[in-house]
Amino acid sequence: MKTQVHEDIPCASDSHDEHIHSLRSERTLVDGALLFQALGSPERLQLMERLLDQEHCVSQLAQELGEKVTTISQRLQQLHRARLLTKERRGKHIYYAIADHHVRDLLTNTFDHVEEERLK
Amino acid sequence: MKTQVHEDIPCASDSHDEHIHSLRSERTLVDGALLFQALGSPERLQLMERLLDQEHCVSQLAQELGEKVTTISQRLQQLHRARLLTKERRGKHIYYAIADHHVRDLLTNTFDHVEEERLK
DNA sequence: TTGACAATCCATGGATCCATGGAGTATAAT
DNA sequence: ATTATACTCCATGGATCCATGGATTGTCAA
Repeated sequence: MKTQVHEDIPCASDSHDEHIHSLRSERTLVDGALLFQALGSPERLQLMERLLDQEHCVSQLAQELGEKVTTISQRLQQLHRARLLTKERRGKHIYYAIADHHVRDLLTNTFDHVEEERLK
Repeated sequence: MKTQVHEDIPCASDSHDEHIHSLRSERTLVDGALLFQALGSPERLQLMERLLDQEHCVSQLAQELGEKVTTISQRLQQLHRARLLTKERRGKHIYYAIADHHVRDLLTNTFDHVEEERLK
């Protein structure tokens, strides 16, 4: 017979020890959430994926993906607002591209991660 | 007088050259989006932040953040579904913790990134 | 200036998300 | 068994998101 003692551990380790990680500002949480939220749809993620390869203009992406130009434009703008993409006009076209290598790493690491995770 | 020649560049570099980055599967995009979407709210990000320090149980987080237990539980479950958190029962309490170092890095890198980005 | 093309802006309706209340499940002590 | 505590499950209504159509802006060529 096992009378295992679980005796109501106070879940909070009452010890008031210091935090290792400093808490981030409200602003950081909001901006971070904006960034993640922009990436939080398969459709926008697909755009990011295409742009990993090279810059594209709006109409080109719309054509390749079989979507309306206005739809693609809105998606790209949301990604741009989150500072994930750069935007440059050349002639009649506007070219979007991955903002920097941080963003690039974020994407490739995450893609690799979820593909590995699947095999468990 | 500048008669700059912009001559209607076909935005698509018509060259059918090979893609450097291989395109990810539909599944990868969906799973990736699920992950990002789970992180895409300041409230859930705040939970992740607390857990960076150490594991916590539901009631503890609810108390610290001044929220209803059921609310915190739902948020934690969403993060857990996205495989961002582990979940372990010990006695009456259920402890949530950051899933692994990939997730930890993803968070700290992103937080650092948005804080830097702000200074531009 | 006019016309053609690329992209954005704006409003809208349908879908999705999200916090919450209340009921239900799990665990442990008496 | 009963009680208490911790958490989850489920339904709901209000908020938010999102694709789309139509009007507008910007660029270039004739």
